[in-house]
Amino acid sequence: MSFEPTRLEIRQSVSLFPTAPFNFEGTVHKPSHFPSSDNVYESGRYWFTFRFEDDVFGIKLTDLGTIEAPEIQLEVFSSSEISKSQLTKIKSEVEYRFDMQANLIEFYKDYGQDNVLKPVLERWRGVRVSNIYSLYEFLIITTVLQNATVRRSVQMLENLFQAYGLKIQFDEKTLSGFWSPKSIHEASEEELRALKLGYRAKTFKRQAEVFASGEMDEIELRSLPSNDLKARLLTLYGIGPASVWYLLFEVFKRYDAFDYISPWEQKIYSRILFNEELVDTTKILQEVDARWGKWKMLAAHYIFEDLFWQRKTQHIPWLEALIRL
DNA sequence: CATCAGGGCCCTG
DNA sequence: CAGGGCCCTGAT
Repeated sequence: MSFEPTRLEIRQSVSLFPTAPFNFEGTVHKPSHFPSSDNVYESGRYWFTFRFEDDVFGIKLTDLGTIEAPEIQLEVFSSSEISKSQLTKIKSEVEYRFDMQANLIEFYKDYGQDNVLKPVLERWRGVRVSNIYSLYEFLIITTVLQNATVRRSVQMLENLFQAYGLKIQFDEKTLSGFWSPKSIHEASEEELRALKLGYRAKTFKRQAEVFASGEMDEIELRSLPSNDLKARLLTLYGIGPASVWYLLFEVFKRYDAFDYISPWEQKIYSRILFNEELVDTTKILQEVDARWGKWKMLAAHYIFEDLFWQRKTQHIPWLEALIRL
């Protein structure tokens, strides 16, 4: 627990060159995600805190390019000098998390004429699957999402940040930083329950235990085939069918991780694909598989984010009814 | 005031 | 493999 912000005053800068096309805003800012105090986006610039190999950093990304000629300035803020090799590691981890080296040309070519995707791809060409979190951190996100409204999810995460996280100051921003799993592993369940986490207190403790012990190696998991990876992730306490695909897709960039639809998502896909209020989930799954094959989750992601972008400027009554704040 | 569902999952029978 | 229980909140 720390009330005094940690200041990160040492700065290093390096250029990143994602594969083209690359859409900066659509990649770093996902309007369907709930807001959290560990990151902030302002036109063309993105700040987030980054716990990496037992150190804490501040990261700032600045868009310096265009969609067809992308270039990003990566600034790394730290409390002490970092070595060249450390900087290189951070750079490649950031590139991984924002899927900067992906090749989506085939996807754009094959689905540029798909009647559902076409307008979306025109608006969002170059958007990548992105996620600022480590696997452990993303487990926290999926766990606070479970069986809760958006507001409650936000409250739980912010309570955790206050109790176990860091306040990190860099580049005139003050953001929350994640704790290391060890601190929650060592916390009592009562202490966690005081943060209004309910039955999830137990889940957080068991997840922290796995990651504090190091038995789940995220880097190693990245090279597993999706089926094996999915099986490993499902062994995590608190991770079931609805959460596992969030992990497969957002953390591990498996573009086809789409074989489960939760009730609120079912209503959204029913509207978009069939223009009906409620279509059977089996039918939706068949439809997305037939339409988009190995790209099905990526396609769904584009559609979802596009919808939530539209929501920023237009009132979409049926969608509003589904978003329980 | 009570009751209930909500971006699920675990555990039991 | 179906269904009850679980924490807390805000809506009704």
